[in-house]
Amino acid sequence: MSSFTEENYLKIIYNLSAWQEGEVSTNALAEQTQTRAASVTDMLRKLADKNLIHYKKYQGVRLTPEGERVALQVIRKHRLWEVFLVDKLGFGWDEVHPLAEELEHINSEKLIQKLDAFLGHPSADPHGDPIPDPAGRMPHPEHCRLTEVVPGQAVVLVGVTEHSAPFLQFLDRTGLTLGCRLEVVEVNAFDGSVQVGISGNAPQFVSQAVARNLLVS
Amino acid sequence: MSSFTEENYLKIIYNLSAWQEGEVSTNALAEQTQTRAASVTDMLRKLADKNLIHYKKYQGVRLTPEGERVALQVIRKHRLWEVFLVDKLGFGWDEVHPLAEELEHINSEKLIQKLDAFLGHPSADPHGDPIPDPAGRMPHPEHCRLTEVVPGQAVVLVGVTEHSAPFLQFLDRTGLTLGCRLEVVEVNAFDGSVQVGISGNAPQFVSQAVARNLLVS
DNA sequence: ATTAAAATTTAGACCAATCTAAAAATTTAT
DNA sequence: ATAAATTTTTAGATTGGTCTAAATTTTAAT
Ligand SMILES: [Mn+2]
Ligand SMILES: [Mn+2]
Ligand SMILES: [Mn+2]
Ligand SMILES: [Mn+2]
Repeated sequence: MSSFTEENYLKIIYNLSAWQEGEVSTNALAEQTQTRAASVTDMLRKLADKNLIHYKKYQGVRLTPEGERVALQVIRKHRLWEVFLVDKLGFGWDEVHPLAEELEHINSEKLIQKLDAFLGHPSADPHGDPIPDPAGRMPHPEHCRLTEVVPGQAVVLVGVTEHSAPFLQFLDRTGLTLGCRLEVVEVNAFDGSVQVGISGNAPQFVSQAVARNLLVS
Repeated sequence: MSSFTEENYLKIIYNLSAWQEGEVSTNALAEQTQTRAASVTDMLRKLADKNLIHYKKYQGVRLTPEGERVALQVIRKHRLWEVFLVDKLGFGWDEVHPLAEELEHINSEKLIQKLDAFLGHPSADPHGDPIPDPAGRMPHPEHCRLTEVVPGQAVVLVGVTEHSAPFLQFLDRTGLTLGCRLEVVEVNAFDGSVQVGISGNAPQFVSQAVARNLLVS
């Protein structure tokens, strides 16, 4: 059995590994866990003792197959609870992450199986992130960033790579909800901003910083 | 803010107070919390420092108004989650208590308000226990034990005072589900057992030990 | 190749929640 | 009223997760 804290470390290691090649650093974990590097080192020794991570001093860390299994279960629970909060309870997609951070640590195979069925076996959470299947297999849907779309192309918004409440609230105000149709009119070579028609409306400018965090397909 | 552990102590003190007059003893708390008396004493000092309980050494303990407020919030959450698990996810009433023990510690006013609305503002949990309102007022519905019903009287099963899984599963097998009609045919003076018609079926015998834990109105 | 800077680990401490063993207070029995 | 039994509290230790400050290792710069 893994504690609340251990599960958080494993999940964070998984997520950091997904966005960079090679091992995860102690400092990166300290930042994500909101603790100090010394505390991270202590926890890494414990996780290594439990064979949940591969760890060599000063060399960074990566998950073992068992560690990855645990991480994927936690992520599965997190994302299913987010779907519940948005689809069933009517929360906004900008509000649910902190609640899911708590709910994800409730450990009951049966609970999550029944929740999954109640939600209709969703394949993605409210931010478009894929939900691992019960066996812990993570789907890898086809998509690219809005910055990579060529002018004239029409696409659908399927996900975001930034989850902060201010960013998501900005998208709400701009009409950029998941599933909306986007038609790229022009990519500004000067600042990388994108002129885009949202759901058939008159084109608007979206900064490169925003466009970079929009996943489309 | 109260920790997970503190909330459990307050809830248990509330429940023990409801079933006996006067203060709650250290040993009773040790039994309910599955810890040792020494651990209870430590925690009582902490709760007293936070003004959540009245505590005089060797004299037992009772909740302050603030302690009772916290306890009732936890109980409200516990019972709402039990309704969710049974009504929405399809759990049996014998399975939900341990899960609710975990879910009750998720602290979000908004979550519980939305959950309450989603469930249609239920007034009782799957065991017939009343759900405190958002302000923490606990309803006290009219009811009595089946052992107090006189022969010939027809009543409705509205609650149980024993929550163990074996007991609840026995009720399921016997057809004693919440809301069913009960007609008391005879109370056996010898062993206190009750002969009762369940939902219009041929009368059956129910032991006094069982009848004592059935609430009717 | 040295040196400076940055990252990481160790040493030693703290806090919450628990334990066992022993001491003190209260209750019950004689 | 005294002694015995029970309950409760104290003393001292442990575990998980965290911290600061200092030492060590790795990486980057000269
Ligand atoms: Mn999230
Ligand atoms: Mn998400
Ligand atoms: Mn319960
Ligand atoms: Mn209940």
